[in-house]
Amino acid sequence: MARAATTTDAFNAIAEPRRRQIIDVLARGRPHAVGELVQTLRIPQPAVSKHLGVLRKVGIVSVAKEGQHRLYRLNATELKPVHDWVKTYERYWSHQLARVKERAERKATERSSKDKPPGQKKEE
Amino acid sequence: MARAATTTDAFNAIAEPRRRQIIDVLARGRPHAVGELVQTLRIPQPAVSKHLGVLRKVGIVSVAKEGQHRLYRLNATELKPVHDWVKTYERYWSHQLARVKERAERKATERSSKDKPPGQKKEE
DNA sequence: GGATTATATTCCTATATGGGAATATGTCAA
DNA sequence: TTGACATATTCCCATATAGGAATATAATCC
Repeated sequence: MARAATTTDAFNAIAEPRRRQIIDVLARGRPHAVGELVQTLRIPQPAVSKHLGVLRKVGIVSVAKEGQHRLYRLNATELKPVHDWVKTYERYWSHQLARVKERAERKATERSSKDKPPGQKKEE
Repeated sequence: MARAATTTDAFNAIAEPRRRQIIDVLARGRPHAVGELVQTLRIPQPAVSKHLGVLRKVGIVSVAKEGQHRLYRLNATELKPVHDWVKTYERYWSHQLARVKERAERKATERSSKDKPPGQKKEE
C-alpha cells in the first residue's frame, strides 16, 4: 500500500501546513469565500480550491452557495479526535515536575543500557 | 512538489495510525525494544523498524542500545506543537454553549445563502 | 569458528500527492 | 446573447510513501 489518502481522516488532512492555515483563517470570524482565502493567504486559487476539497471531504469545512461565491465554514468538531489523542501527552510538558521526571527516566535508561551485563530481557 | 515527507514534522509523522499506536505503547511504561512492539502490536518487524525510523527522525522517539536490543523511548515533547495548534479549537466542542453558538451560526449562514438567489442546493 | 537472535536496510510496486498551467463550469449583469 | 467574475477541474510531473519479501548487519552464545 501507499501512504493513506489525505482525505482519510483529520490526522492526514491537517498534515498539510496550508490546510492548517486555511483552518486558522476560517476560525477567526465568519465563513469565507474562496477569493478571500486566496487574498489572505496568498495562495493560488486552484490550490486553495483543492485544499478546501480535501477539508470538505473529511468534514472539517462545509460549503454554502451564495451567489457566485462559495462560503466555506469551519466545522471544528472534526478536529476533536486529534485533540483527544494528543491531549493524552500534555502531561509530558505542561508540568515542570513531569519534565524533571522525564529527564530522570531517560538518564536511568541510558545508564542501564550502558552498565548492564550481557543477556537481559525485559518484561512482556 | 509532491506530498511533504512523513519526516517533515510531527504533524506528518503522526498521520500514520500505526505510528500513533507505537507512540501509545511507548507512553505507558518504560522504553520498549523493537521486538516488544512487534509482539504487542502484531506488526511485522521491518514495518516497526521503519516506523520507528520516521519517529526518530522527527525526534518523537530516541534509541538506546542495550545489548543486541534497541530500547526506544518516547520523547513526547515533540508532540507539543500539535497540541498547541489543535488546542485552539477545543472551545468548539468542550462547552455546550459553544456548540449551540456553532449551530446558530451555521443556520444563519445557510439561511443567508438560501434567501438571496432562487438557486439552491444542499452540501454534496 | 558456526548458529541464533534482534534489528536495520534494500529492492520492489501501486498509489497518491501538491503544484503549476490551462481550461471548464457557473453565476451574475447589461 | 456577451462578457466579467468566482470557483472547480483536468492534465502533467517529480516525489515519496507503506507494505512485503528478502537480505544485511550486529550482538550473543555454543
